[in-house]
Amino acid sequence: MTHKTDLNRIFVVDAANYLFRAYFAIRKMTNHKGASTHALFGFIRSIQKLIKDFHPTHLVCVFDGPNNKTSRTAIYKDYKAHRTGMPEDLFPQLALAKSYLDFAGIPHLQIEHVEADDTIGSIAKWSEKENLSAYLCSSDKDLCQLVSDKVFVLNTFKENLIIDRKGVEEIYGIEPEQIVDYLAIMGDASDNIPGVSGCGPKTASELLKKFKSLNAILEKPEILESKKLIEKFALEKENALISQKLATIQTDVPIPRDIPFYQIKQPNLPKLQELFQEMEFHTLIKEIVPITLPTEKKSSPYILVEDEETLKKVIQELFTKKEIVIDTETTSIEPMLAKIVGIGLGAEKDKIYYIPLNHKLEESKILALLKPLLESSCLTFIGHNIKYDMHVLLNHKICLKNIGFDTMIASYILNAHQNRHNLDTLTLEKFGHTKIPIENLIGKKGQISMMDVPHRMVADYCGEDVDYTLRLKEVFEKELKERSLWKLFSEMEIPLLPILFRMERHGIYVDREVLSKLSSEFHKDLATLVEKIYNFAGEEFNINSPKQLATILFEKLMIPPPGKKTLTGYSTNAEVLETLSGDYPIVDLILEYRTLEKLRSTYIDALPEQINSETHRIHSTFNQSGTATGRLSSTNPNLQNIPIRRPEGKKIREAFKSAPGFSFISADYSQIELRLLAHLCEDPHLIQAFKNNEDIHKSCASMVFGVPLDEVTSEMRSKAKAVNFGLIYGQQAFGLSKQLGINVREAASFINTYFKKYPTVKDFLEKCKEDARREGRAKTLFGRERLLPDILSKNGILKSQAERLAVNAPIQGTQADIIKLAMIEIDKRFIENSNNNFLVLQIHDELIFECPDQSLASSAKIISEVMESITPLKVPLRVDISFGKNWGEC
DNA sequence: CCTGATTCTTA
DNA sequence: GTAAGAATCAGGA
Repeated sequence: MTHKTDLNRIFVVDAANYLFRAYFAIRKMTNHKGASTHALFGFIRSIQKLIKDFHPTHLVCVFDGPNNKTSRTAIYKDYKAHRTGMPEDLFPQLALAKSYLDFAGIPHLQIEHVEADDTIGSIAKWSEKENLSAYLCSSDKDLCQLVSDKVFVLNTFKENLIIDRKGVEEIYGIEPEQIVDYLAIMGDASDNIPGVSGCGPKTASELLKKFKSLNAILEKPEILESKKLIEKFALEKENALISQKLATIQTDVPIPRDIPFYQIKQPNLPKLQELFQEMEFHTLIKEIVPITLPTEKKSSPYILVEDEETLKKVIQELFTKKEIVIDTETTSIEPMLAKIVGIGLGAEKDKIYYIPLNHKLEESKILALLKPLLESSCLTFIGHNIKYDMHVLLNHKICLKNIGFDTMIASYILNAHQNRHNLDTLTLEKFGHTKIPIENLIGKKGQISMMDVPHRMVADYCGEDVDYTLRLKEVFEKELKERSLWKLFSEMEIPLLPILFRMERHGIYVDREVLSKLSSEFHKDLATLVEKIYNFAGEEFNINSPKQLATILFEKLMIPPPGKKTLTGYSTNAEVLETLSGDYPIVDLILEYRTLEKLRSTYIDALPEQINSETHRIHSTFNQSGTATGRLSSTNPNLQNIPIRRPEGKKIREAFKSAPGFSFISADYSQIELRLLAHLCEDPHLIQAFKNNEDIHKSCASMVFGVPLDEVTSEMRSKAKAVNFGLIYGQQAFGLSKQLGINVREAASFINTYFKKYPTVKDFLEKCKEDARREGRAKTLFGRERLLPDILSKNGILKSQAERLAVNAPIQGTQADIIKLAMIEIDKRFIENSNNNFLVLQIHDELIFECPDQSLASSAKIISEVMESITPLKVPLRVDISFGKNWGEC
């Protein structure tokens, strides 16, 4: 890095930017006198980090000068007018920040009548002449106009991102010299720079790319392509020119023009200590004057392992254990990208170890010593969300074997209806103990890397994690056994865990090219649609805003609103808009816009961001404790809702491709939920229909309408289908009427007829509710439970909600159980034969594998055989298999 | 900057 | 009318 080796550097910190940033980013802190201190704390931390990362010799913190409002307000009276001003408790911290800088020997600067930006600009210009490299430290984009070959913007909040000429171009698509015009055209809400109406960042960037400067456009607005733009620039010429002036940073204000002024001086340690004492920044005191530690010296219950000898002893000791709790501290929450900062280990309550990796002992040495222990197959490992730890360990080539217990999953099995299974919550619930908040170490949004937190602090934090995981394991194991959930936990969920781990690790290849082609197509089509929609509306507005859209449709265009809905106003969802389709051209355009915009924003433009740069694949996380029913869920990205229903959406699946020499095998359970319904209610007709492999909706229609199979019309079939699906959701007449577009009475009578023909189904639904009322919970075939606290509620809405859950949970949950069992058995069979078949996705009732071409047929045979035979029911389970080189073909 | 509301995608 | 996650906007700090 030339930035790091260059010695002729000056760092210019936008102090207000740092303070504001800290004020909002860090959770509120006060000293015992009640004075706010968090902005100051964050400010000091940021300055220290800057010094640690860059070792500057010359550094200056720039503040707004007193009475600075005059220069720009003279140009435009509303300049920064609406800015909400500084929070009350931030102001005193500003003065303290200056004291800190004085004590720390860091120069600072504020010039009367001058805003910080202009001071910074002037320093940048001057330093260029002095042949220095200037690093402007701020997250404010305005400063990008100052970037040159010697001037850079450094964003220390964004992984020390250094923006040079090329960076400006990459981010904004224009040269630094064009930034002023860019701001002038698009305006800046926070500075109240008006800009040109209707021009956002995209338009501004495009225009400047084409026409170079604002002046060029203002001189000859005719060169613009659209009439509207020409009008706007003609009409708002004055505004644009004012904006240009407001956005321009001055570079000629009087500043100290001697280099020594900016040099960092010796700190005044006693004064610093005094300040930190007053502010009660205990951690800062320890770091800066480690020798003269004052009285406070609370001994930690957790053992920090920092030398080779101790480490070896610890490893030796742990080798004698059966079960070990493990927890890793890392640099990121992304499992595939995280690097280990330290490892916590413990087998008994009073001997919990924390081993930091960023230490005098070499990381590779520590890991080499730990590897045999962690990879031992004689030990079992326990963790809280241990799948994550498995990933980060494998990032360092350590493969954790033998997972014995996961407290997150245990909590989930015990209380699936709750959605919080994090360690902090459980520790508080079970032991009434509040763990050290992670914000204490790394700031609210992870401002500080775990890497930079002192070892002792991390040891205390990580030690607690290990400690309470150990304690929770005891409690949960007992409870699982008492409630007869141990088998489900230990024979279904725990064996599934390493399978999910390998599925995530393997990932799935996504072809960037396919998506980028789709992206341009969609952008083009969307632009045309937007233009047309604005035409019909008679003005430009944000189509993505349901609120603005409702105003345009139902107020301006006076379209009679078909339904009311939502607590904020008229609903504009697809269901509502479709009732207006055909009568109003703008409605159809909006529906089309929504479809394309959804696909573009959620999939086409978002998926490439998730591609891992090393593996070139997407590694979604499959959450094993995220649903109330036992299903899995998928995040970062969600691969369980990739489009399939419409042709436009299906194109996205074509970007998911198998590796050379491999194909996808897709295996999906056909009608599994209805088959489960048939099994559970033991209806002879339903069972027979499935045994005969009939079209189930058609045969239901034949029963209900009392006509022979071959006289069932498609309308009859779709009605029966709607009821069939509705049953699984506990749907009632009202819901069915809405779905089929018939009135409630018709729907009720249809359901009635259905129940007359299938009395067993009615009995089954009733039994589900009865069982739930008696036990307070719903259960699956395999004993998975979902608590239903509202099943006896006096509140009718809550009660019927709980009744629907009582019907749905056993069906959806049993389905989830069955596919989990199948995944485990298939994995076993594949490992016995060869392990070249990879599970890549699970989508509730569907498994997708990536398998070698030469053994596709035999692999498919194993998959379908296992899935169909995994659990014998009163109806056969059927699996549809398909193959493809991309997911779209399956 | 965070949170809730709306909308839309899947099984 | 069951089960999810994500993008976007708008309002509150």
